This record gives sequence, C-alpha cells and structure tokens, in this order.
Amino acid sequence: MNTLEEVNDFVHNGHQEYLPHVSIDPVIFGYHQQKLKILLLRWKGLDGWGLPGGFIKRRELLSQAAYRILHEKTSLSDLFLQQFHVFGDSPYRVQERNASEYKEKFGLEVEPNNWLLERTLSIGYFALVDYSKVSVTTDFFTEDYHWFDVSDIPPILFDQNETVEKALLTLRLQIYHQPIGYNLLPEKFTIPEIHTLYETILGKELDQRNFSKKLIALGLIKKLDERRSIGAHRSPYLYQFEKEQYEHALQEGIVHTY
Amino acid sequence: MNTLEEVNDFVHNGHQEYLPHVSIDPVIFGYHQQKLKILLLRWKGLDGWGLPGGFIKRRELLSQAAYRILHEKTSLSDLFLQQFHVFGDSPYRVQERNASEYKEKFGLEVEPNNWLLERTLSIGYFALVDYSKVSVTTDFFTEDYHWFDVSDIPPILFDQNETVEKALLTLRLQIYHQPIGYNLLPEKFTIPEIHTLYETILGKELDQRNFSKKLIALGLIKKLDERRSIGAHRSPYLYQFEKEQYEHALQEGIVHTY
DNA sequence: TCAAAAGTGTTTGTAGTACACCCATGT
DNA sequence: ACATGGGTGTACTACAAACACTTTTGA
Repeated sequence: MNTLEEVNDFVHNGHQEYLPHVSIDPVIFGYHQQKLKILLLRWKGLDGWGLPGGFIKRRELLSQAAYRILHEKTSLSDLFLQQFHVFGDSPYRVQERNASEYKEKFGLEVEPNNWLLERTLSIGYFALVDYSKVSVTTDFFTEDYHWFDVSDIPPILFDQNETVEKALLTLRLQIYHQPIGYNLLPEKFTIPEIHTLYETILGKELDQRNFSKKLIALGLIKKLDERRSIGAHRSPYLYQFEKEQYEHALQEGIVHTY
Repeated sequence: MNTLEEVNDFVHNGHQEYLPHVSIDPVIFGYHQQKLKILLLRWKGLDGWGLPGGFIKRRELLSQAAYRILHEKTSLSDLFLQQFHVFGDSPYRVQERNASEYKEKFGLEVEPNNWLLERTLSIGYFALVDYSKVSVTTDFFTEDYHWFDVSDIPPILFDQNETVEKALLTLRLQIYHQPIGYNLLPEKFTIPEIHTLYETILGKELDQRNFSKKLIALGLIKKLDERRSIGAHRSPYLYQFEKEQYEHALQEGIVHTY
C-alpha cells in the first residue's frame, strides 16, 4: 500500500475487503546482542511508535490473517505465532474517532461514517522471530521502524503499551511450560547463547550448570561436533534443538523450572 | 428480548447498538452432584443446543459486556469470568449466511445485507458459577436450557464444540497454577467435596491425604468448628476458603501439583 | 603468561508420592 | 454390630538448588 490511489481505496473501500471493528496487533520479539527486542513502526502523522497491526480479510481465517500480516511486515514465514489476549477495555478504544483527525494527520478526506473511525477491538498476538532474517516493509502509513529493547519501550499508540506488557508476561509464563528458543535463535547455537536468552526473557540469573543440565536432561537440545570460534577465549560447542522432542514438548507442555 | 417488537428492533437496528462481527460466547461451568456441568441453551428454529452468547454494545467495555451477558442469562453477579481464546478459524464462521435461513427458521424477514448475516468472530470466555444460585432467563431465540455433564456434551451449534473443548482444557491447565473452587462451591464445604471437585475437573484420582495436606499447607482453606451431618456416616468438618490467601494466589499464581 | 569465557560433578534440602489403619455415625 | 465414608502420619524418592575449580583460547 504505497501509492495514493491504493491508500484511498483502502480508506474508502477497505470495509468491503476487511472486517471492521477488529484488528490484529502483533508483538514481534527478536533477540540480538543479548537483548530481547520488540519491533515497532513509526506511524506517519500520528507522530508515534506503534505495533505493526492489520485487519482481517472477510473470507480469511483468523490465524491466516495473523500470519499474512506478519509476513507483509517482516517478510518472514518461519516463526512462532500465538494469540494471547483480546483488548477491548481501554477507554480510548471505546470512543470512536472523528474525520477531521484523518484530514489533519494524513491529509486524507474521510467521510464521517468511515469504517476506520469506528471502535476497534484488538486481538493481541505475539511472535518470536529470528532477528537477523527480518527485513521490514514500510508503507504509506509507516515511515520508519525500530527494534526497541523490552526494558526501554517508549510510550506507544493507544493502549498498546498494555498489549506489550501482557505479551511479555505471557512469554515469561509460557517459558516455564513450553520450550522457547527455536524461533529466536539461529539453527546452531551455544549454551551460553541460549542461557543468556533465557536469563534475558525471565529477567533473572539462572545457574549455568543447572540450566544446561536441565535442557539436556529434557532432551531438547543435542551437542554437535562443532565449535564456534569466539576470539581470545575457549571455543564453545554448538548445539541444535531436537526437533521431535521440542515439538512434543510444545504440544504436551513441560512441568519444571529452570 | 421477548416481544416480537423487541426482536424485530434487534434484528433490524441491532447494529446501531451492538458491534457487528464479534460475539462473546461464554462456557458456564457449574458443579452439581459431583459432576462438572455446562449450561447450554436450546436455540429455537436452529433446533440445537448452543452457548449463551451475546454481542458487545458499541460503547461498552469488553469485560463489562461479558459480565452483562452472563448476568442477563443466569442472573448471577458473583462469578469467576475469564477470557481464553478468540475463535475465527472455523470454515463455518468464514462463510456469511443468507437471509432465507432467517425466514425459514425464525419466521423473520431479514434484508440480505443484515448485520446478523455477516461473519462473526467469537470471543470465548469461561465462567465458574455456583450451580444452585443460577436461574436461567430464556428469550425469543432460546426456548429451553439444560446443564450438560462435561463428559456428555452433544454436538452443538457452529464450531462451539471446539469452544467447549478449549475451555475445559484451559480450566484443567489453570487449576495447576491458580486456586479454583471459590465460585464453584458453596461458602462452606467439606474436604471430600472439594476433593471430588478437583478429581472431576482433572478427570483423574487424587490421593486424599496429600490433597488436603496441600490445600492446608498452601493456606488456601481453613477448618471451621462445624461439621456437616451426612446421614449414617462420620460427619465431615466444614472448611472455608481463606479469602486473602486465595486472592493472593489468584494474582500471583501458584506453582505446584495436587 | 595472562585475561576472559567455557565447561563440568557433587552435595544438600525440599517437596511430591505412595501407602493403611482407625474413627464416627445412623440404621 | 455393621456398613459406609471420614480422617490422619510416615517413609521414600526425585529433583531443584547451591556451590568452585579447571580448561581453552588468542593476545
């Protein structure tokens, strides 16, 4: 959606293609330089950062819509994606917006009963992606993007700070019952890397010996016969996830601590 | 919504009061005679059982809408209510319905672009209620109600069997991290009662000694100086939930098994 | 040879699990 | 007195938690 013609078509006829009143707002987590990051877009006119949301097509399955939106923004197709909450309690979201806002901010003429002005519920998804493989696509409404450290998220649009908070909370809870990491790490990784990832997500220190013991005992990872050279230090072994064990644990859940 | 006038107003003008495309579908759990039950309504015309769903008013908070719908159907105000999933993947829900269906089934004339014919996403909530305090209200669309044993749910409307399944799964998972029972049991209850409740929800046997030990150790319940007379047997002690501990555990979560 | 990071085992404590007998009550 | 369900304590086991020193590597 880049030409003015496309944008106008979306604004004036979008309700024929998309369901009004419901949006999908993905919180995209990536991991880079030992920091957990979230991808935000800079919304033109609104002068603020926001989640890379989108709408559901009228004949599209909900889960397909979520994958499509993610793919459109990040060009990724291999990712972990999970619905976590519907947001519909923010006073901001209950109020409908007015047409003059659109005129001012985007320079677009919008009729007073336009579908984009109506109240919208937000379905929150969180995604875990390989930071290095993401290439972000911007469009008419978004002029920039940035990976923000989760410990340093700025005030963002509408009630979306709440969405990010809840996504992080869900991720932290889930890590105790499901393996996480397959989509956040490269195919081959070292123990110190996954160890730091878990510490970063949970925001606390984990004993290195107990941690690796646990992952290996659960059969989630296996040691390879390769090492990574990291300069003036001992070369750590590379590991891979055991795909079958990992999938099984995803399905069945695991009960444990780290 | 009982008079024909009210019904016609809802069908033809409901989209002015309610958000189209989104419904709330509550799975209401009750506990009676050592069985876990779900409340279903008999939908007139559709000739089938279904969840007691409803729509969200345009200026109403999502959580308020859920409470209002529950209250309208059960006349309860003290209950545990929690959102658990949005359903939008059923092929049935993607197809829009046609007007002749309404004519046939309800005897109502409906214009072809009526809001009720459009695709609807369903927000699943589950509720835990005191069976004995529920008094069900039916209306024009619903002619009867029934509490079904969870092990014996009939095929129900649309994709709602999936909704019930997922609600049950969520309940079973949650019972490991949160106390449950406050809304399913009367104020005073015996150990064998709550023990059977947990066995019923989890669908497996729990050692009676370990179970009561655990609940007491967690400080969730306290023994009263009363007993219940149960006929030709030893009278069991009555217990009560420790409200503060219980609330605290609800907030913070508990990590344990039973 | 030094600095920085990786790698590895053992002990201790706690909590889950398994298990069986006596007690109270009404008929 | 008997049938039925209620109530209680202990021993074992497994796993989480705590903890420190040696090895590798490049500068």
